[in-house]
This record gives sequence, structure tokens and C-alpha cells, in this order.
Amino acid sequence: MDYLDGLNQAQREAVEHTEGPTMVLAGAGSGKTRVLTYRIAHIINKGGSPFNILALTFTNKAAREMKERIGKIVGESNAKSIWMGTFHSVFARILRTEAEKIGYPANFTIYDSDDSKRLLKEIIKSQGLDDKVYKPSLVSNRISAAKNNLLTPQAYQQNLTLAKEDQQSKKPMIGKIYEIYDKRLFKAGAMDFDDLLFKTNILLRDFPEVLNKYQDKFRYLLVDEYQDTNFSQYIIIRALAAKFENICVVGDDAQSIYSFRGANIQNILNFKNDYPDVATFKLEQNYRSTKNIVKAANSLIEKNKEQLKKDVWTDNDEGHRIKLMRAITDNEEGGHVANTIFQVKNNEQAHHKDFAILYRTNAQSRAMEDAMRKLNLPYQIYGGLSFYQRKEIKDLLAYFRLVVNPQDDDAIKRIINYPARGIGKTSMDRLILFSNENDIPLWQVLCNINQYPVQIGNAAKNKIVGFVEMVQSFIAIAEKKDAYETGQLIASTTTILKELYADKSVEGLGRYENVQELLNSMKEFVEDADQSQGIPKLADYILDIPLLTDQDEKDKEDSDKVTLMTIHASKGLEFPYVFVVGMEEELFPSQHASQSQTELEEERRLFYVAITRAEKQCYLTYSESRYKWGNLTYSQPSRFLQEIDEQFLDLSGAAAVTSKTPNHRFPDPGSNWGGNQTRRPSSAGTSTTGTVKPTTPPSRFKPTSRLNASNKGGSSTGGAPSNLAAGMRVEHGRFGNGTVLGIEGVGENKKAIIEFDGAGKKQLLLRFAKLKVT
DNA sequence: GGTGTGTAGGTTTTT
DNA sequence: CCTACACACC
Repeated sequence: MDYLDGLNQAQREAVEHTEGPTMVLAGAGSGKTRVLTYRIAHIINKGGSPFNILALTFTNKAAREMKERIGKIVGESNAKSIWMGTFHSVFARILRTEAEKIGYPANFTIYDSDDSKRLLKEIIKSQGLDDKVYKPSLVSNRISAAKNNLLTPQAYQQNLTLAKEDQQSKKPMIGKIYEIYDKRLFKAGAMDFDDLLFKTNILLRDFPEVLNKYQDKFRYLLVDEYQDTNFSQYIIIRALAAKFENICVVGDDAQSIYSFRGANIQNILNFKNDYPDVATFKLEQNYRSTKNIVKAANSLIEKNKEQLKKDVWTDNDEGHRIKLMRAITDNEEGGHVANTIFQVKNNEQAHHKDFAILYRTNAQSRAMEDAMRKLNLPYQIYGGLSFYQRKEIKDLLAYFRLVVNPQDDDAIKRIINYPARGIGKTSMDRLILFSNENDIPLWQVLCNINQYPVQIGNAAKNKIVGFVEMVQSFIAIAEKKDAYETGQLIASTTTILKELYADKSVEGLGRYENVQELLNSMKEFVEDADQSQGIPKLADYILDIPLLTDQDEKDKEDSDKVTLMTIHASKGLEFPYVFVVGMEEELFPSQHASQSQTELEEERRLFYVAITRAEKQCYLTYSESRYKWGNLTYSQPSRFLQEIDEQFLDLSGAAAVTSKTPNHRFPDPGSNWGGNQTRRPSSAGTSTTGTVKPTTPPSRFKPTSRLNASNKGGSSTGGAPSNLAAGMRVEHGRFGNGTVLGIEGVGENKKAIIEFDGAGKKQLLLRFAKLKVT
């Protein structure tokens, strides 16, 4: 048990206290995963059976890594026997075993959010509702929230608060949509993500013998990232833990960032109420970051009101201050980041994989990617569209889904006419209508198309028969052959492979390669499978694919690449050098969040997470303008930049950070965001994009001095003339000549709408735009 | 009835 | 900028 020696006092106590309710409050970088790992190993070393342990992690990757580490202490076979994974994957597995009890096939399909939105959209339209009012994504969020709070469609419709909210937002039919949606899912033998938790709750509530079985089985419960659990997850845990109360939750309220997904920070704040005799351990020593980073993060997070008292500290070096960098455009921002990486990598002999670029929204990755490519820096981008969400992959998977679960209506709709085989929209509309009105699965309708009174031309009918026969042959094959053989057969028989191969465009080539990659992964799956359990079938391969994320797939540990990801995706990770980019109002904090205090606090926690990923050095960057939907918009530095105590910041790379509260301590406080720009974006001499060769990264970008110098020189109103009016001809450094169509807004928000001869219509804020009347 | 082209419209964050 | 839907043609 020498592993205990490597732990500090608090960590060790948390590890050794294996019985009874336990809460570990773990500050960022305080060795939380270590504690969890050793605690599980310790339970086994003390004679606990690995079969009796259930550990719920936030990602499957985290589970895999933890298992590996545990295996090194207690042996691989022990580690293998532990139930470990995300809530969704663990309970999907249980639901498959117990499916009939709640009326589902064991092969039930899991719908990802894309699938459920498609279904919702169809329902909304079939109800004669406007899908611009009832936006599928909005309705989906609403239903998701209901499910995560264990509200059935009936409960939803009877809930006065919800009814009132829906009335007020002029969407009174959401409850009804929810009801139909649920029926359709059931009919299709499908569950969405939230159902995996919801139905687990139903199962444990309605079948005491099942509850009892799993209570006995999971005698030791461990939940990682407890601050990000939602009500539905909370009730599952509470039910499973009720018998032995060997429940250990680990988390950090300061890192709760998933409330949009129903996560309830109260779960961790109230843990004491549920288990009064809980043993609480606080891990406060940070082993990850420098003093500067830890203190800067502390100074930020203390602005939040709602939190458990913690005092995170570190013995590590002082380190460097957090460096603030300013750019003129998002492309330049990318350039700065790429150049800095290039320099630091050379100066410090760092590897590419030591760097991470974190952003608030996936859309920001583009500018960063471009910049990385320009300097030939290898990078790996996580998140965004995952492999399995690509259209070509989803199409092929839809065939697989249909073969495994013919009830899956959505799969049929997706592929009945892909590749095009002459079964069009009109036919499908009629078939779907008939199927829904008579509550007959679509597949059954198709199989007996000649017996049902559906108005469809003979040509289409014949094609449907052909389709059905093809799918039936797949079903027969899938029962006998392995997943790879079946997959290969489907991909070629449907001519999907041929179609994609024929497309010789770059994108087409990519799609073809993706499908090949999917088939390769099926081959690997078959080869890796434990053949003693029987032939690894298609069903075994596809069932839980929707639960896989990007990160679960391609983690080539050895690949030396810069990491690009959202801050959300970076949770739990650490990097020597971290760039948090896009530190701008409306972006971070997101425009959505600046309204309410709770949302703002969550954004602040998100920023806290971002900073605390860094081990040695953290950089914060912002840009004064960025392209949104193809046109330039202007932005202000994030308010969060001013919430970090100045003594931990290095402002030499940033110009004045102005704010709505003018009297603060950044240098050059009065600097003219009010319209004294003497430079225009395109003439930014420091811009590196496209001009700098990898061999000569400039060490010269210092917007501050340049801007200040020019500001001091020109006290004029450098920007647009105040008498600008519609009809005037103007010249803009970037967009060329144009005609003013109108002026809008007042004061600092005054903007001109200008039709540029070459660049089209633009809205430019006068305080930024350098316009010359011609 | 199916297939191809224009133009609206859309960006948090994810299992 | 990119994707999804609506309209006009075959």
C-alpha cells in the first residue's frame, strides 16, 4: 500500500475513509483524480470486490484512463471488473439488460440530439405549427429540461409554472409536442440522451427487485464531477446508495459549468442535507499551476457569491504573470497565438502538445486553425462536429440502425431515398402520415405496402418493395456474419461507397475516406472483440455509438500536437501553456449570459476552469473586431479581464482595456475606444497572418506602444466626421469607396450603414470606423 | 413525382 | 461562411 505514501494528509484521509457517505471537495489541480483512483484501488486492496464498485465519470475517456491507473495498482483483471463510465453509458448498459420490463427492445436505438431535433421538427410541422416559432432546438431544450427534472409529458402539461412560461413565450403547445415526441420515441424503440437517465429512474422506481439487485451489486458508489450532475442523475444515485450509503462524491462547485444541461450546483451544495453524517474532505493544495495562476484564478472566482468556502493554494513556483494580449482582428489574434507558441516552443524547448488553445464557442476555432496552418504548427481540434455526426457517417449508420432495430422510423426516413432510388417526399409524407395515424411502425407499413390503403403510385411501390427486400437481406446477413462483413456489404450493396467514390471534389474525397474509416473501425472492433463471447455482430458495434464523443475516439497520446478545444471540453485536462482566446464581451461572457446573475456566475466559473488548466503560463487574448457570419463586427474586452487582480497580470502585450467603469487600474485608462483609432484593421503592421514565415517569428508585436504613440500624437477625433449623413460618399481603408445609406444609434453606438462598391453593405460603428468623406 | 439550384437563416457550451 | 429549405424544371 505504498501508494498511500505519495498522498498529502487530506488526500490520504479521503482515500482511507472507504465506508459511509463521503464528499471530497477538490480545488482545481488538487489531485482529485488521484484520490479517486487510489480510493478505488484501496477498496479492492482491503478486500472489496471490484464487481461491487460503480464509478461514474464525466467522459468515457476519463473512465478508461482511471481504469488503467487502477490496473497498475491492483492488477488489470480487477480493474476490468469495475463498472466505470459516464452516467449515460453505464445506465444504457443496464437498460439494455432490463429493457423488456419497461416495454423497450434490448436493441433500443439511442437518438443523439441531431436525431431528436429531426423528430421534433417533423412533429412540429405535423401539428401545423410554425417551426420558426417552435424552433426545434428551443423545444428540445425545454423537453430536455423537463426530462432531467423527471417530469413526464402529463406532469409537464399539468404544471402551472411551465404552462405560464410557455404561454408567455407564445409557445403553449410545447407540452403537447413533448407528449407526441415521447410516443414517437417509444414507437421507434428509441431513447434520447435524457431518456437513458429518465428511464433508469422509472426502472428503479417501479421495479423494487431491480433496484434491490443493483443496490446490492453497487455496494460502493463513486461519482466524479458531482457538481455537474442534474436532478435525474441525483435521484438515481440517491436510490442506488440508499441501502449501504457507501457513496463518495467528488467535485468542485467552482467548476460547475453545465447548468445548461440541467446540472444543478445545489446537488453538491446540499449533499450534507441528504447524508448528515457525511465525512467531508477538502483538497486545497494545487499541484498543477504556478502561484501566479492559482492566485489569479482565486481573485477571479471570489467574485462569485454562491460557493463553498475553499482556500486553494500552491507550493509551486511563483511563475509568470498571466499575459494579456490584444489584437485588431480575430485573424491577427490567431497570428499572435501561433507566433507565441512558435517562440515559446523554441525558447523553452517545449512540445506542441504542451499547448492548448481554449475558446468559448466552436466557431472560434477557424481563425486559430488558419493561423496554426500558416506557421506549420500541427494541431488537433476536439469537439465541434464529432466523427459520428458527419452526414455521410450518419447515413451509413442509419442503415445499420435500421438493420438492428427495424422499428427505428427515423433511420428509415433518413435513408429510404439515399442513395436516390425514386422514393420521394410525397410518397414518404403519405406513408408517415398513415403510419402515425394508425400507430403502425413505418417498417411494417413498408413491408406490407400492397396490403395497406396508402395512395402511392405503382412505380414507387415497386421501389419500396425493392428497398424492403434489400434491408431484409441485410438483416439476415447481420444475424450470421460479423459486424465488419455486414458493414462492408451494406456500404457496397447500397452503392454508398460507389457514390462517394465518384465525387472527386476535396469534400467528396473526405467523405469517402470517412466512410472507409468507419469500416476500418468496424474491422478493428471485430478483431479486438472477445471471440469467445460469440461473433461480434453489427448490433454489438452500433448500439452505443451515439454515446461516444470526439475525445473518446482519437486520443493519440503520443501525437505531438497543439490542442484546440472549447473550455467546456477542457474540463479535467491540464497543459503547460494555455491560451484563452476571444476574451470579449458578448462572446465571453456569452451574450446570453450577461442578463442574469446566476448565468454570469457560471460564465465566471467557466473562465476559472479555463485559467486553471494552465500549469506554467496562461495567456488571455482578445480582439477588437472579429468576423461573424462573414462580416466584421466590433467587440469590447471582456469584463472578466478586470476581475483578475492586476498584480497577477502582465499587461505589456495589451493596450488599454477599457470598461464601462472607467476608473480602474489598467494602463492608459482613457484610451480612446471613443473613436481615436488612427489605424484600421487591415493596416495593422503587427498583423502576422499570411506574412510571417515560420523561420522568422516576429518578436515585435506590441500593440500598446504603437497605439499609445499614435494616440498621443493625434488628439483629433480621428474617426468618422460627426456630420456624416445619408448620401455621402466615403472611403474606408478596408472596404474601399461606398455610399452612406443612413445613420443609426446615438452617442458611442452611432453607426453608419454603408453600401460599399466592392464589399457590399456594412454597418460600421463610427467610433471605430476610419471613414474619409470623398 | 424527383432532382437540381437559389436564398434565407443561423452561433453558446455536450452526454 | 455554411447548411437546410423552398421553388422551378425534367
